[in-house]
Amino acid sequence: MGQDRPSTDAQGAENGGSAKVARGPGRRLHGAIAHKLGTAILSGQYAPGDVLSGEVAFAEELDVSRSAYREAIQVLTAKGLVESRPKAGTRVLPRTRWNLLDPEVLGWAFAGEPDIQFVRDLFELRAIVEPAAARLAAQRRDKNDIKIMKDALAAMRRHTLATELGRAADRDFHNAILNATRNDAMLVLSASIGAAVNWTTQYKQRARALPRNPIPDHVRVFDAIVAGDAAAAAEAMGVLVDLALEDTASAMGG
Amino acid sequence: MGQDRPSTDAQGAENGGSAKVARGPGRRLHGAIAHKLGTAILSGQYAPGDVLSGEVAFAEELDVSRSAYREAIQVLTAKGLVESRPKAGTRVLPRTRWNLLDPEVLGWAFAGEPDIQFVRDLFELRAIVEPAAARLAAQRRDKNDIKIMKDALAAMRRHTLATELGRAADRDFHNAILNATRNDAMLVLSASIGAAVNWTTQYKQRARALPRNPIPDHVRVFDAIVAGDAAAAAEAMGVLVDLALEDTASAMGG
DNA sequence: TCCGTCAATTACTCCGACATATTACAGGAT
DNA sequence: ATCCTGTAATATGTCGGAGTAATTGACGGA
Repeated sequence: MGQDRPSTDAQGAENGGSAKVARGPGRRLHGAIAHKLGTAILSGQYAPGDVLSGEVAFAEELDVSRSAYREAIQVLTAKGLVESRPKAGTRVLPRTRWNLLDPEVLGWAFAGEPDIQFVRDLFELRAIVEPAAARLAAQRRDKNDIKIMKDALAAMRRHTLATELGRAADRDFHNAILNATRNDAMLVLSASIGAAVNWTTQYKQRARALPRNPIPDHVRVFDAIVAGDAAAAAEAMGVLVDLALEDTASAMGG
Repeated sequence: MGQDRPSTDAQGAENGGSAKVARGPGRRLHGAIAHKLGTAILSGQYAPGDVLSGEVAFAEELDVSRSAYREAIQVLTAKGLVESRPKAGTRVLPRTRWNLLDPEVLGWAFAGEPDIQFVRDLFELRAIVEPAAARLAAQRRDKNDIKIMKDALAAMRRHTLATELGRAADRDFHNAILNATRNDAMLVLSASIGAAVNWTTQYKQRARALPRNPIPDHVRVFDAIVAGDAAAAAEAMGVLVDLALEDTASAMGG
């Protein structure tokens, strides 16, 4: 799910001023255009109310066909970033209309320098939802859920969080909790936010070693869920989110 | 924001087998196609894993150009409903990939007969998020927030919830609370869910008169927020959500 | 049995033309 | 002078077709 990273695309700079879009492997042209425009909007390069250049002009500037450009605009429109009307052109919508919880939008938001306030907002929401999810999981988990969590926890012990397998195990663990809530809406929400926030974790890790062994805190959550102790599960998960917040905050210098 | 309602579009059934899409006023053709396919997917008419007909075939069947059809598919792709690959075709993604919190997707989910379990999931999430939002609002509101809430409350008293102005005032009240949280992520999330759930409220109202005067419960929330009493605000909002759940459940016969 | 090669199918991209809707301006009536 | 109305300009929306690129599945060889 995290297939679009910054990628430091140094544009081919020989073409006379035209900023061609770079389409990575497995990414269609219109997807690349959407990525480019999406990050531009999320980074504030285009402000709400701004009107984009006309289709023909902008498509030519990007050196793509009008069809591909239009399909990209449809994507942005679907995510509430822009709105197009005949004669009026395509304008950036106010931020309140943006689907900020859309996984791709979150990816664009974190593609460049993430907005500190927005990261805080996400953590605040996470601190509300995740403990509640753990509470529900403690009430509804079955043997299969527990087995998956147990395996993920074992994998986390084997590989550290510095490795890709370790992070995958971490994701599996949290996903297992969300699955145990039996609530699709919560699953989607938490998965989106978690994935986005974990991207910042990657930045964090290159800056400094992990400040603390995360296993014991995870075990506390696991034990509480196994015991069916809803209150303890919520409390333990709250600790986990708080720790993640502290790490991220210190890594971002905020 | 609630511009696409069920609309009971009994398709023109006289044309020889070709199911033309009906494009309402102010809705582009590709938007109408996306609506049609989106509701078809959300209603289970296309199951995850199903492969749609080829572009040429499906576009011809809908009697639209491939451009319009493709732009509609891009919208569905952007919302995580489908995925297209050369040679493999366009297939419906597993439900866990759907952006169920996207306002438009929620609209499609409630266009036909809403899934009882999904409504329950949404209310469960709402019961977690809304009280927390009220708690934050009580801590962070300023005079301007209070004024807006006060005005909305007054408007709710003048007009009943049976009128459009009354419902607008209700929305304003809740939006004011969300704004007071100073959390964009929570604002977007809660607004989406609230809007979607309120659609079911419309069904409810045609079936039976409002079972209870909602004003006093709203006043309790308002007073707590004005007083800055976070705990009381959360508790009062919890009551509000519970009441809405009861009403909706009884109206849906669940 | 496994792996590389090839061909067929499908989505992807491009192009040019026309249709439609919305804005903006000009003109006239009040 | 102001407001309304009709008209023309302009940008998006839709169309149809042609050609490209990529993935898959089958075929054949190691």
